[in-house]
Amino acid sequence: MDKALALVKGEVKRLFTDFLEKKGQRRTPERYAILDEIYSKKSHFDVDTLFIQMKNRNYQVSRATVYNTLDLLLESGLVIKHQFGQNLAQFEQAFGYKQHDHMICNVCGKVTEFCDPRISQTEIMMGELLNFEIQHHSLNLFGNPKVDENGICLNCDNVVST
Amino acid sequence: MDKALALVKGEVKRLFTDFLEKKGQRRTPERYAILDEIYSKKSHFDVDTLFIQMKNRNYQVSRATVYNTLDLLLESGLVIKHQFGQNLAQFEQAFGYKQHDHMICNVCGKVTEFCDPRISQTEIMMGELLNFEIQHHSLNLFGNPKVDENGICLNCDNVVST
DNA sequence: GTAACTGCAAACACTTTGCAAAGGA
DNA sequence: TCCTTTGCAAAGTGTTTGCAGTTAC
Repeated sequence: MDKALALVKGEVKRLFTDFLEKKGQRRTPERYAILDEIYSKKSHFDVDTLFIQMKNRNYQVSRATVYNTLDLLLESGLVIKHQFGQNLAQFEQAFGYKQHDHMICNVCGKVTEFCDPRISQTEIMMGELLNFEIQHHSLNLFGNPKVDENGICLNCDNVVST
Repeated sequence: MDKALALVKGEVKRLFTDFLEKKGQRRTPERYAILDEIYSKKSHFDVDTLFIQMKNRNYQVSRATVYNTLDLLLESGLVIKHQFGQNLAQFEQAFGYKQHDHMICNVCGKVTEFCDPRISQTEIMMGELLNFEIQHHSLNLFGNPKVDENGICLNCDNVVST
């Protein structure tokens, strides 16, 4: 485990501890294990993936606990929830990331992050116009990947029949 | 029923007929009834609302048929599907509307439409940058409504405890 | 007439809940 | 010790599917 990752994990753990204390919630090993697992790799994940990942590492938690803990992590702002597809919520780490949006591949479902400051201008303007105090936004672009002359996707390297 | 609405309904029906014919699908009364119901009122709706609405009008259709028909309407481009919340897909008419995005009220869940041309610039730029041919996007703003001095929401007129 | 469509109910997938047992504070 | 949290399994919720009967063509 590299140093930067260790630092992030430490900080995130501290923040979570503070949060639990303030809420009068218990600091259980399960909760920390889930937090640690989430911050062990950088990418989007869904509940089941996380659950199975932990099983594979021989850390026994129930799905219910995963859901429960994710709620706490969402509330504490350490994790962000997305709803890209139909019925599979996706999550991602929130700490150490700047605001970003998502490009979702129509072919393989892969999620790529991007950033465009113009969105926050839209936020501000529409908040004014519509009488809302904007809390957050979600911008998802959906599209087909460009492929090279052999039909290889320029993004995921898979063969794509377009 | 006003004239404009009648015109839209006629046109939409024609488009749907063309689509069904091209796909070799049958033109069943159920399908037209569902299309008609959807275009009878301007707003977002979910499957169950639509289903119950039709029941109330004494038009008997099964949920399965509603789902099936919505798929066809989506494919034909006459209806658009959104996933604002957790697990309740919302739909809206697509014909006669220009591209727009959505502002969702954190308090009452009400959906307001808005339009900002800057989004399409983001689409174009990110498509270039990430090697995608953007098909569509979805931008949702979430926020709390501004209230007047009496705590009345400026948007929905309900009392809001902020 | 016949293949596609409908209605119904059962199956599904993801998420939440109820309850007894475990374990932080 | 006490009350929150956990694990499990059962219940929920929105959606899809299988199948027998119906119907558009």
